[in-house]
Amino acid sequence: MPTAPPLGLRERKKLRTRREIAEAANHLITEHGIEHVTIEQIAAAADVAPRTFFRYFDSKEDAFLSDHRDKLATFRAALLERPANEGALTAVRTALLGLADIYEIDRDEVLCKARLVAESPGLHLRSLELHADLQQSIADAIATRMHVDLADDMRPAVIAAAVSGALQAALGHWVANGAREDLPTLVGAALDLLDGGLDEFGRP
Amino acid sequence: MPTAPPLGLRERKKLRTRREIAEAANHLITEHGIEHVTIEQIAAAADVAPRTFFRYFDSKEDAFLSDHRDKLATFRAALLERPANEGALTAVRTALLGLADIYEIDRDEVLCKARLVAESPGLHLRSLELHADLQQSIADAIATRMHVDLADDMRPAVIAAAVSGALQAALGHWVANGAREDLPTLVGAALDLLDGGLDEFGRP
DNA sequence: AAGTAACTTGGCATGCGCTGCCACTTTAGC
DNA sequence: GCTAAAGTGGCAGCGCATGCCAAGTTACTT
Repeated sequence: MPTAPPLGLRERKKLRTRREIAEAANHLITEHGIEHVTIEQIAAAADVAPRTFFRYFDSKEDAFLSDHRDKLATFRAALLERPANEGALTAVRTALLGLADIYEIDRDEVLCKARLVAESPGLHLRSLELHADLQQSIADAIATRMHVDLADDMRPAVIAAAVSGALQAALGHWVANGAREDLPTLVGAALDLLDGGLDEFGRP
Repeated sequence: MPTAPPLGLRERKKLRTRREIAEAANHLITEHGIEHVTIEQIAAAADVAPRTFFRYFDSKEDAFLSDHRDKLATFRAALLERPANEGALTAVRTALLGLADIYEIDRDEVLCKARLVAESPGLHLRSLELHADLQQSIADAIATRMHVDLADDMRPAVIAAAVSGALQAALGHWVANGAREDLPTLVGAALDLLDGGLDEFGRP
């Protein structure tokens, strides 16, 4: 694994500024709703110029969802670090359960953000984009482990869509029910549903 | 089924205007790329005021993808009209193959638009939204046919995610290979992959 | 057939999102 | 310390998107 690089003052300042902007966005948007918060306000709360905001984030949606993006980056790293001899589905399943753990840890924050995402079309769109990125990561990993090319063989893409969709569905169900159930258990159940095949459903 | 209502002059004019705006958007965006086309230009080409554009579409992306939205509306209608005694998966599969037929009919146009969507972040986002709508329609249909509630039982959502993901993957593969293969066949193969279960994949 | 109500359209004004550009300050490496 | 590189802030500008109101058009009623 890559050893931690010694961050200079510059890098630490940048990370700090980024975090302050993201936190300002979180607070303001959580309290007032995203359409009632301007980038100017977020920048003022983070004590930077509006122009600086755009050096760190493309939009206020990006800033608000940066936590989520970080979680998915962690997932991606975990997936890449699974043992090479592990089967594709096993690796993905393990990494997805790890992601579910992360969501469970930040339970309240995830729940709160999910409600705001559901109410805002713009946030919903960005959220879909993050999910598509996740799906792409999974497809890449599966193709690598199956020793096939994504361009030639569509099976990895199909499996990735199904698996990431299962996560999405489990997450949606978890959020809709106020996060009362155990998320990793839900995700595991959703994945089991796929593993067993869908043939049993839908016959009259 | 609902009988066709007799459209008055007003309604016909509105449909015509909508079509003209969409066609103007198609031509201009196809030729120059979406980021080099302004709404003002689209409105001028359609011979309406810029203000009027926004009475028909929320954005130029919406106008450009209105064909696609119509196709998905057709799919939704076809899915709802499947026989009530048909199994959930069978109904969805049949409707999806019908959608694949529609794509195949407009092969060149679909292919051209898909390339533009892949190149434009904004278009990609809107396209993801359309896919999410499709997935929701499928989840509703499956829940109805399984006689369960989406809020209580997450299985319909999981299955819908997998199935619509299969379509998406097949479509992506079809486009990536220049639409040389038969799309309904591809979609069928992707669905078969899910029906059989994923257990066979991923073991080392 | 005339009049009225409802609807569509166009133009105006406005606010916000986002980007390019340049000058100023701060950090890094020699 | 000196120079090069990088981060920051302010400015100007374009395009998107919406509210509002006046003018023109269609639909319905008597």
